Amino acid sequence: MFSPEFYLGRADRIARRLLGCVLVRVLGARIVAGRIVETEAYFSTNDPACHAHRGMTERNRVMFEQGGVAYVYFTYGNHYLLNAVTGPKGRPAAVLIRALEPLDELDLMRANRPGRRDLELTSGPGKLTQALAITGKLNGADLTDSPVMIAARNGGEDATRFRVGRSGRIGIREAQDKLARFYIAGNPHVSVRGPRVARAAKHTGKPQWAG
DNA sequence: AGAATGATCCTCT
DNA sequence: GAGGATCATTCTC
Repeated sequence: MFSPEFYLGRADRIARRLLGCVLVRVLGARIVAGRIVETEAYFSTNDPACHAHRGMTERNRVMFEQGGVAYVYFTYGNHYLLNAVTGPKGRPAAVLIRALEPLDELDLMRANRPGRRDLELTSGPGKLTQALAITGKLNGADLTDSPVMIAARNGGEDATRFRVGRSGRIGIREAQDKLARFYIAGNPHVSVRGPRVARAAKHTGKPQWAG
């Protein structure tokens, strides 16, 4: 696991560094794992897309904790979304984990998402929480020592090089100029959706897809 | 107290 | 490509 200091830096830097790392979910005797292939950074109170941009509420309370804990919240009446809180205590920022590449205990993921093809198990922020049984009970959990953790990439087969793609955030209207979404270019498990991103790319005239 | 909204997913066409 | 599901949180009256 990472030391807590890993989470104290800027959210966008950490979002990028989390690519290729391994999300670990401990379910009894089973260790469910997936490689992080897509993330999104949410900055502090000056980021209008950040839940905490208007100050602390009951819902976003854990975002104000010191980096290294999980911020899990419920949305759209159906889905839990998992974030890694970043930065020092009192400065609310986080990284949304948007997609995984399944690594371990695939059968458990399939059981949690019956009828889905393997490519659909964890290719989205709401899908991966369902596959890994992540709910609001894990809100505030310690990402360095708890049933949800994030591990560094191995020195072994996970150390393969990859290109990092970057774009505006998905499902967000505000602050598209921040280009706060990062993903492993070409990885089939990245959640793909186009319109908003395509519009943003056209608008700025700059290339926003790195593969 | 009531209404609007949303860091999404799924099922159609 | 479009719309419904579904409900906690937040904002407004």
